[in-house]
Amino acid sequence: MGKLERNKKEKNTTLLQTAFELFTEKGFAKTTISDIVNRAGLAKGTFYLYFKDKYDLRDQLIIHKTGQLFVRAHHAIAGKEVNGFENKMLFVVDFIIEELKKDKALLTFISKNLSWGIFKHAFENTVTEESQQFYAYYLEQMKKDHIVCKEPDIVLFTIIELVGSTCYSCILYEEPVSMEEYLPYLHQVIHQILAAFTNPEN
Amino acid sequence: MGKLERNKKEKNTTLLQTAFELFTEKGFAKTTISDIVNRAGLAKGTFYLYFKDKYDLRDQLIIHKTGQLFVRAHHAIAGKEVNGFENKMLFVVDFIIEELKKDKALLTFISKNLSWGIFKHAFENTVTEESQQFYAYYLEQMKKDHIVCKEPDIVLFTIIELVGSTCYSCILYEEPVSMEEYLPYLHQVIHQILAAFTNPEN
Amino acid sequence: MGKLERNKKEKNTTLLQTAFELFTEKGFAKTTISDIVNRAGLAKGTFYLYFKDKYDLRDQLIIHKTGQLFVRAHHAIAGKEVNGFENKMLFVVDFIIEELKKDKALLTFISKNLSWGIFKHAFENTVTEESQQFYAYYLEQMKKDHIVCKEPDIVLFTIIELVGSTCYSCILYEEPVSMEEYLPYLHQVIHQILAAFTNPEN
Amino acid sequence: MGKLERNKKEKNTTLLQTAFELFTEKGFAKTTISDIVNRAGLAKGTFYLYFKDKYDLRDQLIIHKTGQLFVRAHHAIAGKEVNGFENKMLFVVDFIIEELKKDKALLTFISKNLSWGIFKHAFENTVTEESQQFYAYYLEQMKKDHIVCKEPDIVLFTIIELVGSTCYSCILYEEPVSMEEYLPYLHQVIHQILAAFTNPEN
DNA sequence: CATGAATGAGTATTCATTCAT
DNA sequence: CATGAATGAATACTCATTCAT
Repeated sequence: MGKLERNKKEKNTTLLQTAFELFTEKGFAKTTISDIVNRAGLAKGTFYLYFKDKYDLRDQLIIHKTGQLFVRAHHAIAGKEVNGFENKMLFVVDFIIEELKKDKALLTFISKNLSWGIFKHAFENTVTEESQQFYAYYLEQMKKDHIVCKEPDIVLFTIIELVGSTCYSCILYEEPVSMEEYLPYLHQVIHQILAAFTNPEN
Repeated sequence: MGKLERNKKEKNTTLLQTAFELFTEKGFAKTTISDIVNRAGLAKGTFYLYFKDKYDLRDQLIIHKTGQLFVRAHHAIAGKEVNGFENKMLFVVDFIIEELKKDKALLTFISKNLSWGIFKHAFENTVTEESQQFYAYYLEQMKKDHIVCKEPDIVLFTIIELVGSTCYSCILYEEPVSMEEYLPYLHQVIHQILAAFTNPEN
Repeated sequence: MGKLERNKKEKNTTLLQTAFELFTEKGFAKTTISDIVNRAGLAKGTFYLYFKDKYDLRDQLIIHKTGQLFVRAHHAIAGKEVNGFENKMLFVVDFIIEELKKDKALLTFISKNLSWGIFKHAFENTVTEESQQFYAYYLEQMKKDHIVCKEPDIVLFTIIELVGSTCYSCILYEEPVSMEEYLPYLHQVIHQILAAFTNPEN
Repeated sequence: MGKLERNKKEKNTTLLQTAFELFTEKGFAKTTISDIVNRAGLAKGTFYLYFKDKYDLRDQLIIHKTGQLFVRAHHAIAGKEVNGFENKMLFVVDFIIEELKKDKALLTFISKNLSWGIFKHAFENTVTEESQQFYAYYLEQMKKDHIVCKEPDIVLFTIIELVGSTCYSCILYEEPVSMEEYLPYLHQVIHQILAAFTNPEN
């Protein structure tokens, strides 16, 4: 990668990062391209060399940020000894919840987009290649623990949607209860889902 | 209610209705106040007598539309003979899913707002009084079937969040599968949730 | 004056008073008719029964407030023993300066309108009849002290304009100096003016 | 100064000039930003690149126009042989009065803002640097004629305020008399002021 | 007389986008 | 590639005024 190439990559990253800061500070609608380039120390025209428009930027950002979350979860579990498939799922869920509790701005931004969408876009976009690694890991761990599951996608989808939506409500609004209080119920529901749709072989 | 009073109520309803049409036709962001008042046949200033701004209108509309959905579900089940609490829950869920399948514009609009928030705001706003009737009905039916449930709120919350988010993905994007295909799994998960958190007395 | 008549007079006064409060609080341009009638506890339409528009109200108010200031000055001197015409003039000037120092909101409002205009409008409007009393008093005192002055109007005009404009700058902005510091100079100038344009008879 | 720089300066001047025309034609309140940019042949957005809002423009304009008036007076006297400090002051006063008589629109616009304020803001703003030249000239001429004056600021302030306010009334409304008629009195008062507060050395 | 809901022309202001430098 | 001045359509919102009740 030449100096020019590196320079461009850097500007792109700066714009994404700056935009994320502003989106979480003032919200997407109230953030203007001017705000972004001003803080990034770039010219307005430069923005359009990297993104089609504000929506393009946002979409890239959601995918990027959600992907990173899965990557971190994946890294975290890679360094731990966790026994059994269900415990691995619960570990990942807990990890993500912790991350979102620590970073409410992130939760607000990815909002209800922490959903199956991240995998859905996998084919269109190389950015989510990291998310794919998580998906591969999920399938692999099932196999490793001799779990038989006819529809692994549906199980993962159900869990992700459930975690995503309840995080939003419990962490940001503590409604109907705080996430601390809700967590045991969430674990129990995940347990039930896995029990219903997967069978340990033999 | 005097003539004037009735007139005001009517204008409010007209604005809500017209705005809903436009939001579902062109989307919230692309709908202007001018669009709304033009189609409603009212003056611009009149809009501001009823709503603070476009966002205020949208929020009222989401609550209104979601409330109506629960009201319709409530009415529907009132006219049917459905045995047992779980079956009643499934009936309501199916009813709502059917409504959203028939009216994708509605689904797009209430988007991921079909959530616990509608009940949460109950105390602040009389609009959702209808939703409260549904909530009361839910508790009453539990009692009637001698269901013991320590945390009925959490159970309802979990189910609503799950249904809300999966509807969005399955109905609008058929991801990871269509709603027809997903429905049996959804039923099964609901069954598991009820099994785990409620006990038929004796 | 019948009850109805009294009622009307009262509403008029309320509107003037309320408007004055708001003009001094938020400024003329930022005060709306709505603001005025809301605080006055009257209906919007009622405003138009008493005033042509906001400008009409303002003009009446300036005349009213400036007139009152002269009336108070007049009353103040009526109760005191002050010897000689020049001393009387200085007493009135000092009185007005003191009043404006105590009530900067009033000074800001009548702004640079503390000027000959108040007498000029005398013929058009009965409201300033009080100001006329002051003018009559001024002429009378001259005669009483056997002062000969070919152009009493011009002398009074010069003094009023000078006092009005310097008050504005010295009291509100302390520019170039505070009113305390400026006062001796002002007295001296007034003395010079009287010395130049009036002659004690014999 | 590059082409771009020159271009910007030119646009700024065009906007100021056009705005002044409109303000004097239709008044400040009735002149809209649209009016200004339309006549200036610029886009609306361009206005906001140069001025915060209409009030900002007006304030800059008042300072600009008042400053120019002093500059012209300064230039005029520079070309003349006028003997003695008092005669110089009277020349300047007469010059300004003549200018305002010829350009009543200008008088209406700067209204009662022909005051000490123009010097007060001098330190904050480079626009009035020209006014400063006049002020320096005033002090210099005093020195040259060996005039001793403890408070030259107060003397100048008094004269400016007096001239400003009386011009407004006499020129625009001919109240209480026309400026022609008032002028001898004004000269006399200025003479008295100088006599009272300055002493020719020796 | 009093009301206040309705009006809608009018206005300031924003901001994504372009393009000459 | 990068810039940032210029654009101007688009839009939210205000508020003096009217008039049916």
